[in-house]
Amino acid sequence: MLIAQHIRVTVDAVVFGYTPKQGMSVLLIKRKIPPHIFKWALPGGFVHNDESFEDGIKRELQEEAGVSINYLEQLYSFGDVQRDPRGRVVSIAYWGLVNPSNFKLAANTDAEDAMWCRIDELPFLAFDHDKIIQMALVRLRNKIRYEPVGFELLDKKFSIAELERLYETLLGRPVDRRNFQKKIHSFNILIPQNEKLKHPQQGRPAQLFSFDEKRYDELKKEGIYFEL
Amino acid sequence: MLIAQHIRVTVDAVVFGYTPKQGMSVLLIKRKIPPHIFKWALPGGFVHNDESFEDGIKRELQEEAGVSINYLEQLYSFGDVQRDPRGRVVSIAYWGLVNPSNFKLAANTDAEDAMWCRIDELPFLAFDHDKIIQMALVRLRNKIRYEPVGFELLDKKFSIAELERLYETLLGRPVDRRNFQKKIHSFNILIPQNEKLKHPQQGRPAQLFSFDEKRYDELKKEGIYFEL
DNA sequence: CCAAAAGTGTTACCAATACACCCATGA
DNA sequence: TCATGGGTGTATTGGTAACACTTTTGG
Repeated sequence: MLIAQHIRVTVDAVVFGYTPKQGMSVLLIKRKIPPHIFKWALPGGFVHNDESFEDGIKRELQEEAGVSINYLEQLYSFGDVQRDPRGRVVSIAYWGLVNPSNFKLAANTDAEDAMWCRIDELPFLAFDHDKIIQMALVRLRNKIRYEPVGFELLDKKFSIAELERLYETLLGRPVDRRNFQKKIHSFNILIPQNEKLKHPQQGRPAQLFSFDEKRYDELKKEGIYFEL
Repeated sequence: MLIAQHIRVTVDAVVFGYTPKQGMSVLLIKRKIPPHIFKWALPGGFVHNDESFEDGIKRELQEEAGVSINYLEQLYSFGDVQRDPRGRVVSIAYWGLVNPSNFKLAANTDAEDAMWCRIDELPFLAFDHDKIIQMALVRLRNKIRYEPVGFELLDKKFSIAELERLYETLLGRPVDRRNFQKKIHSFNILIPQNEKLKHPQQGRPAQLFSFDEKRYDELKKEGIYFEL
């Protein structure tokens, strides 16, 4: 390898958020600098020389949207020769989950704006970021079949119906209420809270639960079989 | 991002091969240049400025071992700040499968030597290549549960027992012969050849099959459920 | 005819599915 | 007391898992 290599490395993050009203959303930022100035894009940027990928992502999420995240997973690396007009730029993409209600979005130094955007209403995006989001969605939808999902997305206390609606959103189809409850309970992952859902719009107030975090992490490792 | 970025990008490949006598092996090359000179390592190297990751891998496999491969899949990107003594070097790792009997290994320009090494007899490896191989093994072992495996690893014509032994090797445990046959046949993936295994060491000669490639690719897409 | 590996069918069990009625609350 | 959503049990079914004998060949 005698010829100098001119390749730059960015990290980009697909951060999914879920709220009962909004459904599944992705965190987007509006670019403030060329290329693709003023277009919506994934949060991310060039990784520093002495910084790990994950640290780079966390820094960018903080700088560009005021979001902090502790669960991040590598998604894929995108290296098409022409994917960036500035020259050869490789993107190491990560994905993660957060509960949007834990943050007040704040576009800071590097971004013009930041928003949660429903995954079925994505705008035209910069670079190949649309492709990256689609891949992350596939990954997430596969993931819920063998790992528990919900802890990162829901409030501390939630009803089984809320968890079920999250799964229905992700699976894109209805699930049987009774079978869902049986399944979830069979994992011993929920701790009942001595508390009921306040002010239901109508009907009987739901029992609230929290995740047994120890058990949740166990199940992440040992895997679940979730098929309804 | 005002400070110049000094990060270089390599591609590395974990190429698995399988033979009935040797079992699962990984393709390794002996390094000819520092760092880690004369240590065993994964085939790979710096990606060229105008070359895709896959093309880079294929070029390096050809240069370093005389192996060509058509099935390659991205594994993970390794970016620890200290993983390479030359400075910050990111490795985009791929993995793939080949039938070793299709190639005569030939260390060419960039490597001192090349070999197939049983996965349970790995030598001390350069960089973090041991970690990369372990991750590839996990991926491969997970993969066989939801995609068919074998076409890339076995000879054109093979017996069901050979395919079964491949699965037993990958799963690391014995599999019931009858249930395995039922399962495999239920996928309609095998085409019987009007030919029996010649010169069996002992016992009744086995019926030979080939893969129905069209069906094989279909199953790769639609997925299988393989759990025995 | 003996040894070795290939080929084949049935039963038991568990887990996923489908399905309907009662309960608690607010208005 | 009515409307709304929450909570629960059972019967059926389909697929996985366990299991043993017969067949074909070479020596």
